[in-house]
Amino acid sequence: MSAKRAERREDLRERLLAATTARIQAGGLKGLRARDVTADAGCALGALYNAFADLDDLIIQVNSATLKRLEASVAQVVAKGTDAGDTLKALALGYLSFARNNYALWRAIFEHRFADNVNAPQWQLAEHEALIDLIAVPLAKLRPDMNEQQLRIRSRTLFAAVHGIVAISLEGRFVGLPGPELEAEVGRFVDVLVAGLKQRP
Amino acid sequence: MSAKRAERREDLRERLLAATTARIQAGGLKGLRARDVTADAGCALGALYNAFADLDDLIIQVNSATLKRLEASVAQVVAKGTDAGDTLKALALGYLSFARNNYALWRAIFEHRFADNVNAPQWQLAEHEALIDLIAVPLAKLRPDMNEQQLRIRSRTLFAAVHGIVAISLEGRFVGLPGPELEAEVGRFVDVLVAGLKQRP
DNA sequence: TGTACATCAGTGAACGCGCGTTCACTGATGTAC
DNA sequence: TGTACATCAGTGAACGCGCGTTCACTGATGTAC
Repeated sequence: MSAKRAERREDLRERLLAATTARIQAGGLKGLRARDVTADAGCALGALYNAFADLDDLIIQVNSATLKRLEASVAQVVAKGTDAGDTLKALALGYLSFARNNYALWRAIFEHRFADNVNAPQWQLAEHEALIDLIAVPLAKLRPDMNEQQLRIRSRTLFAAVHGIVAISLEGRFVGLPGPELEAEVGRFVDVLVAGLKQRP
Repeated sequence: MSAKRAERREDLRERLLAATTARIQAGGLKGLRARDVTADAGCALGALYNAFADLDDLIIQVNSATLKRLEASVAQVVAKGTDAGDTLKALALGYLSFARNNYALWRAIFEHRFADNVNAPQWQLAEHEALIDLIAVPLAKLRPDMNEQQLRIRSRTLFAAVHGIVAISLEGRFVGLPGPELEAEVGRFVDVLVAGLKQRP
């Protein structure tokens, strides 16, 4: 049997993923070097190319895992779901919280660019959709008049808006708001949105 | 007199800026190479380092010019200013329009990262503030109850929200909305915000 | 106006470095009989 | 169970390339007298 080989292979993949995750979290995507990752994982430089197609492949896998963790972290909020407006607010604050606690990893998701001609893989789009669907649930309660297509588009827009606020603040592009201020501001922002959404045109 | 020297120097700077602008617009920040820029500007590679500190300096100047053009383009909208809600919507659509028509240049503003330890220069923060102030004007009409500090923070938040929607759509990260759809969606989004803002808590 | 010297923009080949990827080699694991 | 051979993970030095930046040199512009 070749179980031992498969096991070792899987073990190395996991060590490489763990090392890459730690490196990105510590130093961001830009400073990530194949040499550091393999050194941390305790293998030779070339071993990376047995376990993964290339460094890019490895990064994509880490981003995928981050996206899954993000979704899991944020999904807890929806489960409780009482008032739709409260749920939307909790989702936004959950997103902010995850982004803060996993800053460089979260950033890597959006920072990573596929080479020209290469589009994002199918499964990644599916993972994005899953995240968007979390927003669609409370939004549907708030606006039973919207059809499925409308809900999907609006959910995407709401996500993008909150993402924008979180991203620009955490990146410190403008004079960033101090910690608790940002939470409060995101909360108020969602309140305004919810109040506006309730006023059906 | 050394007027001729100063003139030639300024001429070269402008040719380099123009070439860099064109290159970024055509191929994005990532593909920008000092060799291409100097070739386009019709000078030797080394001449770049007489006219500018380094390639980064050149990029920063181009970004600064783009930011100024953006502000000028969007400021026209405020001047007309009738209804505050309409003005906010027009600002958002103006922003979208500029981003679309100057996609790679607009993107370069947010893509460019300063080296660690180096913060964004003072004048760039000031330019950002000027843009934010454009939003504060109609927002103040809509919400006379807010003080100056609140207006500034809310304006920043509204900007970030719209920026997020525009950025994620134009970058095509999620399945992007087709052209006119995005305009409509941004318009609806601002309507919701304005409706919500009118419901003072 | 003319001559001698100084300055400095402009040149482009060469430097230097970072770093992803390859590749010939080794040694361990697996298979056949 | 043991032996011979095959496979393949793992190694790390070397390759290759991209590309920003430097630097010794030249020629034009400016200054002094």
